[in-house]
Amino acid sequence: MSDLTSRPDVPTAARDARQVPDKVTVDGLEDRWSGAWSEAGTYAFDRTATREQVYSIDTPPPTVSGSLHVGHVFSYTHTDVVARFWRMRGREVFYPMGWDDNGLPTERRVQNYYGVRCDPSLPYVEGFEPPHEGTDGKAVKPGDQVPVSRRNFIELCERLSAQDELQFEALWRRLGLSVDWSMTYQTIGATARAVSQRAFLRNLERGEAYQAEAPGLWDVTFQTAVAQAELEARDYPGAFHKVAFHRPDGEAVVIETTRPELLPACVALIAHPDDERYQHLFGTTVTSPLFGVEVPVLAHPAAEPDKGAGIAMCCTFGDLTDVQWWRELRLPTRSVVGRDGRVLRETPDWITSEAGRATYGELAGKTTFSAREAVVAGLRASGDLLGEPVATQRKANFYEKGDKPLEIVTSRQWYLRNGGRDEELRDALLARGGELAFHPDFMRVRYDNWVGGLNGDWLVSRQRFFGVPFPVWYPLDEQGEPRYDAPIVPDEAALPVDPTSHVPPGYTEAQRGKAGGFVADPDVMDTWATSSLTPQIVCGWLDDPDLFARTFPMDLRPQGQDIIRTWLFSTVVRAHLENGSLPWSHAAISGWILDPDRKKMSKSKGNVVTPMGLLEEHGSDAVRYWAASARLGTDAAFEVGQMKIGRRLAIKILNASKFVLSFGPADEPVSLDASLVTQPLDRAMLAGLAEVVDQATAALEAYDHTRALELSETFFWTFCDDYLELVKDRAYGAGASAADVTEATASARAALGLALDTLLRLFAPVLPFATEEVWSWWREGTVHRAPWPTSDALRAAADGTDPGLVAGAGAALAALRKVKSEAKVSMRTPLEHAVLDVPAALRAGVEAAIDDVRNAGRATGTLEVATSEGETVVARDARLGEAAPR
RNA sequence: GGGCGAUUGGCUCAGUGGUAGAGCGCCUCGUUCACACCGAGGAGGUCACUGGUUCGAACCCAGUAUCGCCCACCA
Repeated sequence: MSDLTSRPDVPTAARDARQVPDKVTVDGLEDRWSGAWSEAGTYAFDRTATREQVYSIDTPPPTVSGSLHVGHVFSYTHTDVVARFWRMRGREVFYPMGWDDNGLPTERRVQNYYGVRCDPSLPYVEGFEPPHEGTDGKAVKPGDQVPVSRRNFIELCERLSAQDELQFEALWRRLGLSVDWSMTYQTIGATARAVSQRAFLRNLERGEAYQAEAPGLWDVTFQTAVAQAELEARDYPGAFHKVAFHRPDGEAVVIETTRPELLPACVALIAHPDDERYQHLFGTTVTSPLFGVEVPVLAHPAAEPDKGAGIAMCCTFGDLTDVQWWRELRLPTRSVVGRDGRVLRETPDWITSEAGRATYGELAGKTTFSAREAVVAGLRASGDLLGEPVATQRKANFYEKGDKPLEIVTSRQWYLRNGGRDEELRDALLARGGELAFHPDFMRVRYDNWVGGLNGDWLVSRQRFFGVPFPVWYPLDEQGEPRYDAPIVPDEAALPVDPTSHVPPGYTEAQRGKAGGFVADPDVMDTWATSSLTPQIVCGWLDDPDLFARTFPMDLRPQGQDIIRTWLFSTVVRAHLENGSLPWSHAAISGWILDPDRKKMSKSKGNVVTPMGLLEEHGSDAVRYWAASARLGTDAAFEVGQMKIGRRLAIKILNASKFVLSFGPADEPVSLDASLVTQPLDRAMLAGLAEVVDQATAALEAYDHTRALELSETFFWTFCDDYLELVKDRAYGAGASAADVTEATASARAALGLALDTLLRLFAPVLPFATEEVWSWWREGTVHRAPWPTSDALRAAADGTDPGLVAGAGAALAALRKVKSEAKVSMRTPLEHAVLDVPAALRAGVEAAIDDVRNAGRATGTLEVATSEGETVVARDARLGEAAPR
């Protein structure tokens, strides 16, 4: 009866069951089947498959230091539906899972959990045990944290992540993700570090990575440089201050500024070259108030006449426009704000007047906030503050994880070319975006906007301790100064290295930090510098060329819309530079989960409803149904009601299947022999199903799982409510033994068998547990490795029958039901007489199935059929009998 | 300021040129020999607004409003 041969990935639980239980339930299916799948290796990746046979997925590695919330369940379900569909389509699905344990969140969590902090200057300690374990609800204070080497810190991170990962994996298994759990990776693991370092070294070799000392955005809290992609513009309260500079003759030139504390860092006043008000000042100099520094008045087109006074104070550096002016007008560097966000303590030499030096002395060491107050007080006293400051809400750049506005400081950093300063590369990356299939397509504009708007290369270095170190040392000259122009790199075979504990080739540890010796690059890579390489990490770019050839470029990147500019773009950059290709051909972008009040579901609220709690309460199939009923790229409401509908559907599948399998003898309850389907109604039902199969398949191929589910679901309910009701008496074949079933009965049983077989496959990607449960009652193997249905066999069985016949018969049945419903009697009440007024278009269906209609409607007497002008079937002249005694 | 998306019955959403759809909720009734985690029947919408194109517009075009998001804006 089955066309499937037994295979090793068949869950054994399935073979043992092989019978329909008396009572069916969705409860407990998760444990039963996730265990069976794991044991049988149902989702194990077969690495002998060729690239054409493989469908590879670049799964987002969830941050293990955080917790999973319903948004994760939502988007990971979308990916799993895709994975299951392609697996059934016959593709070998490469579906690994990563854990993101690299970056600031993990760093903080490890500090608090183990009571340690990373100090890369310390040596590695073998067998180190942390002083503390567990958070006890409160963090270990920074002062009580024990300093440890970077290697020890990374080991602790891996240890903590391993614990977190177990919980995450348990949740994903319960949700039914068809991941191959033998393939997991960590973003701080040795493979990921080696891949990051090797990719960096190759970028360096090709000139794609470079170092530069330049002004850049700087977070004073974390004391690290920040990349453009990590910026967030936020409203920040400020005030416009009108400040008078003075010409040599004493005439005042008034500017407006929100950063008066940068007055000592002023290098010029700048106005637009066409601004008539300031023509006479260009080429002259003015003197700053309080500090008495002479600065030129210059023209530059970036100055906007209608902003402020139309003439701006250019400081090093108040904002990115200052940097532009500084660069293009070749202005001197006069920095006064240090990396800690405080005014530099040493009085700068460009302030020469005694009064100016005294004023600066009062500012030294102050935060920018306190310095501002002091400068404003000074200006007020000197009469150079005109009027009172006017409060304003201005936008300031923040590091997305920080809470103080970013400063601009000059520092030496590593950059990776990403087209931000190179039109040719930018165009090439835009073209790559054009090759990538975004789902939904409109998400592409976020990529285009971002790449088109880049204003510099990708800053990849961070002044943090934890992360993937740059695999670079610098020789020290005779004066002990590092020679940044001559970096020493390790052999690729030695990766991953930690330059703070490993020694570069040709040196000894004793030479570390000594003149004539070497020094390690102290920085670590931006976390995106590692996660941008997830395809290379999972596909074995480092040391498994065979696997790489079978999986890369990958097929799918699923991810959130918020990280198109970071994760998606940076991955495209790396693959373009390293592999000369796109990293994947499709990008599936999931939407947000919204609160009932249409706000993005916050983490705090998300944590109130824990994912595991949801799965336990509603069942995994139900939660998956809710997720799968939202389209890619569309925000979805967190709606328990939708989960209840999913649960109902799963239960209905169990019950309807049980019913279908109850008609025939236990050893062969239904047939899959299409040649037995002879009755028009049965053929019409299969014809309709064939259309559903074609449309659902096309929808899934187009990454529209919602449409596919809707089509299958709609068909299924009609199948249950009308078709099943119409044919059940015939399918029972009352009184007929297995040996002599009538042709009509055999037809119904075969049609039901073919339909059930098809429907289970159609639902399997969304409802893996309920469908597998039913499959185990009568089929061999697992539905999840069964071939995706095709319409060919169904169409052959339908033999050209019009699928509309089902609608006609269904309408006739509904008309009879309506008579009873309006008479407020039981559906079992016999109908002794009625006339069906049938529109011409439905007449064929009614007549073809008139015996089934009669049975299903309990029409015991005469049932006449007349043609009507109406739009639907109406029953009239009904005469109801006595309800059958119970 | 630029852009993207959304606006359809109480709720959540389908519907891209041909007489408004689904599920939930609601109302009425029935039912426990597949399914009470059930079934049947029913009520309920001038498709945000204003113009335009068209024989015909929820759908196409122009604009407006509201909501969400992305980018830019720091004098």
